[in-house]
Amino acid sequence: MTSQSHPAPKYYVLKEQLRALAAEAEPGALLPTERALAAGHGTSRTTVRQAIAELVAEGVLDRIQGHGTFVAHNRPTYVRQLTSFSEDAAAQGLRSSSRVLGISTIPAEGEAAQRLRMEPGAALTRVERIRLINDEPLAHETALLPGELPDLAAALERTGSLYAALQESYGVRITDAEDTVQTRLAGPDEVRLLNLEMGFPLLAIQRLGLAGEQPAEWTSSVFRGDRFRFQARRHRD
Amino acid sequence: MTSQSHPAPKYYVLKEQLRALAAEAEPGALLPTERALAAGHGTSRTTVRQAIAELVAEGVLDRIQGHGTFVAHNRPTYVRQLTSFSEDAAAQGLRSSSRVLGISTIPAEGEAAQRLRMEPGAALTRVERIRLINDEPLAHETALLPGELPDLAAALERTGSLYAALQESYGVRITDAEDTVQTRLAGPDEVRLLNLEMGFPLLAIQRLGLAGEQPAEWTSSVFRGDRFRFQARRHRD
DNA sequence: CGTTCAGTTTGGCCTAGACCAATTTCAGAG
DNA sequence: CTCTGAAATTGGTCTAGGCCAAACTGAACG
Repeated sequence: MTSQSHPAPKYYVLKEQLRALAAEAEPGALLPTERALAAGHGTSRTTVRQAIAELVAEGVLDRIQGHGTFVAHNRPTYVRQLTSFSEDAAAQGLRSSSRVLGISTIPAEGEAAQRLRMEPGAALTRVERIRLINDEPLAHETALLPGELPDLAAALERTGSLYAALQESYGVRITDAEDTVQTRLAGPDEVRLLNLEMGFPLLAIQRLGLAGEQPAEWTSSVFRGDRFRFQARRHRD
Repeated sequence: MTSQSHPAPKYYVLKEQLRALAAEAEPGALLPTERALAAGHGTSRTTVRQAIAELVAEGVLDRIQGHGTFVAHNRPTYVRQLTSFSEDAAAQGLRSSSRVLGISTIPAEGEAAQRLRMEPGAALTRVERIRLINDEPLAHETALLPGELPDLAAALERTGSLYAALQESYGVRITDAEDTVQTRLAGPDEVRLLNLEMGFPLLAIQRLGLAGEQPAEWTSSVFRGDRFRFQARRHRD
């Protein structure tokens, strides 16, 4: 039923063959080397690599330079349900953690100032973190919070959750959140921070968190496109 | 601040140069041919094509075989806010339309039967459509609805909206919807239906529509990753 | 003036292979 | 036996170029 005038590209045929092969093998199983696959399928290494690259992007395969290409382990898919990262993870029985890259106080400006309804130049706390599931990096997140938040690092350390720290230490309770989701491709920064390949498909999320009517959080996140789903529910009037 | 031991790949440098070039030129402007770019930048056509491919995936460039590569026109970004396609489009001032690929009655089975809480084998109406914004294909959508819906084609034609047709002609009013969003890469089907390139990043959305407590709609959609954003709001307890 | 059709141009797909970087392997030294 | 360092292995990046298909161009023709 998929007959067309154009035959599917050679790399795509190979890709689906490799996908089937990966489905039968157990996670962690090594595939033949790229050179062996090319020779075995009467094709070039370039074509083999294109097929593998897409399967890596879909989370089917993994590859390590100097080691080989293997069937990806069955990683848990993190589902965002519009609460906080650590709450969502806990609800799904996943072990979440964070690596804090930096906490600083900066002047508000641009879109952040506008979203948080702050005067440009007013003090803003910036928290940059890597979010991990089962100790593997899943997302890069930069949160901007109005005002100075002394000892936020300690509060974060103690509670392990930004939302919990905000509430317990500063009396800020996020009651509503609005998320915007779109696609993006990994550049050098994401490659380095999340241990990905160039051009890997990502989901970029921007969140405006509200404490009642008051904007209280403007966060930009980037998640790996595999291993992540976003879920939302809405009532129609 | 992006200094690393590894220099950025050559294709990536070229990609950002082309992005800057495209930002200055007006939409529709032709870029040099791939062969000319390769010669001009002292690189190979393969490298040029990799740079261009990612910019196409980001919606910055367009290319047509036999014609050339040019700066993409400023297309509107459709924002899904969890109501219906036509309602969302209208709210954003966009002209939406649909091309019906097929309407059929099939037996319920698998995940659809489970989601809609139907007996396997019970009658299901299947509506497959291409969704267009300003007459350009944006999404491919397959909706599954419980029961037989005689003359749905006519009702769809008349109202232009599945939700409106359901309500007006069959008394089914979708009051709640739950969407799940994840990434996907374009395969041959999406390439053909949405006029894309192989491997183009997509957003796949599955929606369960409820009429009160009753599951009334199970829809799988695939949107172009550029030109599309998903927006959701949630209240935390 | 419009049509047709062959040639040209341009992107689409693929090959064969070079060189580099990370990892693994393994022989040799201690 | 452990450690070290060279060699082999494997993926990462890039080159140069061939052939195909779609689109465009322009001359010849009616």
